[in-house]
Amino acid sequence: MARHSDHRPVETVETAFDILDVLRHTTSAGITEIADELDLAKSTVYRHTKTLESRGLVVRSGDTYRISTWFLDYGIHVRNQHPLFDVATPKVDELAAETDEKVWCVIEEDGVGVHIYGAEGRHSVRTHARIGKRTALHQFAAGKAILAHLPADRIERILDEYDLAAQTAQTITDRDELRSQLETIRERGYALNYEESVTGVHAVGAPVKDESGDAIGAISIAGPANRLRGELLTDDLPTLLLGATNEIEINLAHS
Amino acid sequence: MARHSDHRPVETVETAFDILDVLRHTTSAGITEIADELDLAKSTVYRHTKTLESRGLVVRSGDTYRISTWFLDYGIHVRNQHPLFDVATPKVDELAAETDEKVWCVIEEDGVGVHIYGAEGRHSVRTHARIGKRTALHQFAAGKAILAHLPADRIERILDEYDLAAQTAQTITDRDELRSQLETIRERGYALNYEESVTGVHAVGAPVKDESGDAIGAISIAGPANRLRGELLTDDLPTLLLGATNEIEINLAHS
DNA sequence: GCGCGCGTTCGAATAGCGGGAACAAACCTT
DNA sequence: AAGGTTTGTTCCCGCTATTCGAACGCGCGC
Repeated sequence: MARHSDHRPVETVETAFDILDVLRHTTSAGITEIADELDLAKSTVYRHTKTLESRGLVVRSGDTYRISTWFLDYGIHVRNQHPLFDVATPKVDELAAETDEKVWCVIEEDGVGVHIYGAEGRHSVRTHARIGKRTALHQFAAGKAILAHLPADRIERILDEYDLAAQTAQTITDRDELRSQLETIRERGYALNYEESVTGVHAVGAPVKDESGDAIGAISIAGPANRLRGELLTDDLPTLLLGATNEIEINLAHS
Repeated sequence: MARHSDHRPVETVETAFDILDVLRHTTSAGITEIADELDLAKSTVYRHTKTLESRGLVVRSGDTYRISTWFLDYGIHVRNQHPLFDVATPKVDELAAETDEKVWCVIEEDGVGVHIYGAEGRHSVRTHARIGKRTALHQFAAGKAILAHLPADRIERILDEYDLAAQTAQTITDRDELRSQLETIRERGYALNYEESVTGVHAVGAPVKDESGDAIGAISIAGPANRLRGELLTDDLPTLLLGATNEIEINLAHS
């Protein structure tokens, strides 16, 4: 069975989102610029853009358009109503305060990891991660923790789809190596990331599982490689983290 | 001239967003449920939903669909690239730490105020406000601060459009009263909110203006009415706030 | 002051959208 | 256990709404 059925999509909707995607990547663009980019008639782009503008979805400033803050409203709404959000948020804050490092809450969606909440510790590293960031699961600690606790058939499908693209020189790109790591992660309950996602950054990640035992998300603690090492990385932080995710799972079951 | 031209919108795009709106309001819905809500044929909704799903914009769980976290990605992106965001964020954090109250950064878009960043103080009140929340400008301190510093013709158009709907018993619903308040706000440079937005909550708001003198956003400090009163509310907090917005304006001009 | 490039308008042709009916499967109810 | 109800899904036809290209008007810069 194909991942998404081969039905004819509604092409008009696709062009509308193609336009939105262009605006997202260019920050701000005019009608002609969009039309050229998408190989569409100017009049088509014009009518679409005006439709989106009348809904408030894009905003005009001068002769260029940009995406509106309605998407912020939609997006925050999506995040807030995710079952993990309410229960994970306070624990993420706690972990950040206790460890002084950057702590993230990540959920799984369509086989990718999505950062939905992050808390700063006093010595947080600054990475390219931000709320809403989507990352392939094999590329970071939280993602590997999730991946390890998904049904076997889903794991294989995800590996097929993303083909283990490298993010840094340390990213795991070998299927067998990944499979054996996932086995280890399942046994000890948490994942480690040695500069596999950002050079110079190490991390620990632990899954948050639902009642059926499948991961729905994960929490991770990340920091500079020269601080997060030795027993801190392999013992102290995992213990702290697993305590937190365990509590989260309990709260999740009773909410 | 009409606010948005009377051109025929692309109806297919409208139905796509109608579907997304239904999903946003219901948290999660099935094909038939959406079709009933919108008075559309099931086959139409089916095809649209599948199109959105194939783009990853909606996610299927069981036989219901919900909006995906792509909107979070879009939305956070929109927020982060707003000129005010980078310069205001640290100041908002500072104000929250100094005052121990809730501090918001609000921007103006299409005549409404949009909350793009909030910082908690140690004694923050909890209101219904959240990132992405859209509020009519006349209903709160930050909004009135913005409204007072917009071009006169825009002010009138906004008043026409929103008709001064009440949010609490204290919300200003009289045009003349609002106009005279706006005049006062322009003179002293900041706006006050006495339970006009949330019962039991007072607030101060000050505009952030661009080089032309028009407001592009505002910063507000909000807290319980019995704590935010007297000279604290009318002198100390405004002074603090105006110092911050002044700095923000300077940084904004040089970024 | 001329022309290039932009947003905007218009009309026409056809492709693609919307609808309804029919199918399959899952779920309750009895 | 069986039938009835409701759900997602599929198909095809007719018509409308989308698309395109060409033409217009405008402003900016060369």
